[in-house]
Amino acid sequence: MPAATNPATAPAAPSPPDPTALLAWYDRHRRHLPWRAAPGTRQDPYRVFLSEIMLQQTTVVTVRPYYEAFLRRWPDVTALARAPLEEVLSAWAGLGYYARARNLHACARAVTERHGGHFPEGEAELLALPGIGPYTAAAIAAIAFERRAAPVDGNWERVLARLFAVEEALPKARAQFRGLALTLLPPARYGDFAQALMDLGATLCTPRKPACALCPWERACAARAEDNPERYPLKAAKAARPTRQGVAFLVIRADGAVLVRTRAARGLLGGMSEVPSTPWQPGGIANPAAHAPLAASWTALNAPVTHVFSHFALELQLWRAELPASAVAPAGHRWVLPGEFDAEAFPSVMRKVLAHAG
DNA sequence: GACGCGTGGCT
DNA sequence: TAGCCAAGCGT
Repeated sequence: MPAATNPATAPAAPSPPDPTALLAWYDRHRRHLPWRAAPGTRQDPYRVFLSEIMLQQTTVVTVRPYYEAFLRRWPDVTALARAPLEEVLSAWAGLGYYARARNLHACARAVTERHGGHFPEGEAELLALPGIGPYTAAAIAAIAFERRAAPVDGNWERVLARLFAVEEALPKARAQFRGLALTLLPPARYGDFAQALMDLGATLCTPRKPACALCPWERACAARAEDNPERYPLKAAKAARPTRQGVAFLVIRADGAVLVRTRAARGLLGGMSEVPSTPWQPGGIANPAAHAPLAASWTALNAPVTHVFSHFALELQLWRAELPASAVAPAGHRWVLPGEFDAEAFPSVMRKVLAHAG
């Protein structure tokens, strides 16, 4: 593009990004997080593992109390491996993406049984463990073991897309990002570099209104040269989110106990506790009473519970019935007293339903 | 490669 | 407000 070479009109040609400059920025602005080791030291691989699983698609603020609670209750991988799955799901309740909790538990057992309670150090061995994908394998290898690895997460993708003005849209662009990331790695300090890039994305190179003037890579950034960093990363259009409807049956015993069951082990909210309900489907169910857990005199509450999942919105009507203290739970169901709710694995949508139990 | 899989905060 | 966004993985 000869026309763009005119120094009077062309943006300054970006210089290559310097990994050392980013590490120097990290040394000055490093955030203190509960799962982060003191400077110059390595973190316990179990803590890296636990935090990385929790942080998948989840914000630091949300994760923090869960991380602290898990670490207090299960201080090492063998302790977590010994725990019943139901306890892990109960502790995870509210954090979302419950397959993570099932896989976290399966992974702890695999590390205990197959690796003698020690996490393997290589990406390939980590990748073979349940719940550990390409990102998490690289993150543990780099952060816990100082292996040369590029944990390309959403932060890295945004930074890379801007640095190199990547014109391909996510998710197809992922293949490119991997290659670009490897070219950026410093000769050492792989753990710090991984976290530095995440911090850069989280604090300066943010999705909206990035603070380019403070960025150590400002002069290397193609999107900055275009004066349009927010354009990147390009993203494919997302599908619309449909609505599903259903009826939840709030069955209250005279002593306040609520009728509860456990969901199927896999799939949506797999293994979690719930109030019985009709199936959830677009348009709702023609004859909800046919799906009731027992015969009762129902009162329809006038305030539906609404909840938004990752791929659909839910609108639940509530049918309530009160039963005598002698009432027997139908097969596959159990009574749970309000004082026992915290020990149950109720996802957020069920917390909303149970708020109408009182 | 596309889709299924939660939740809460922010604009 | 409705949509966007946050340290992805399994199938």
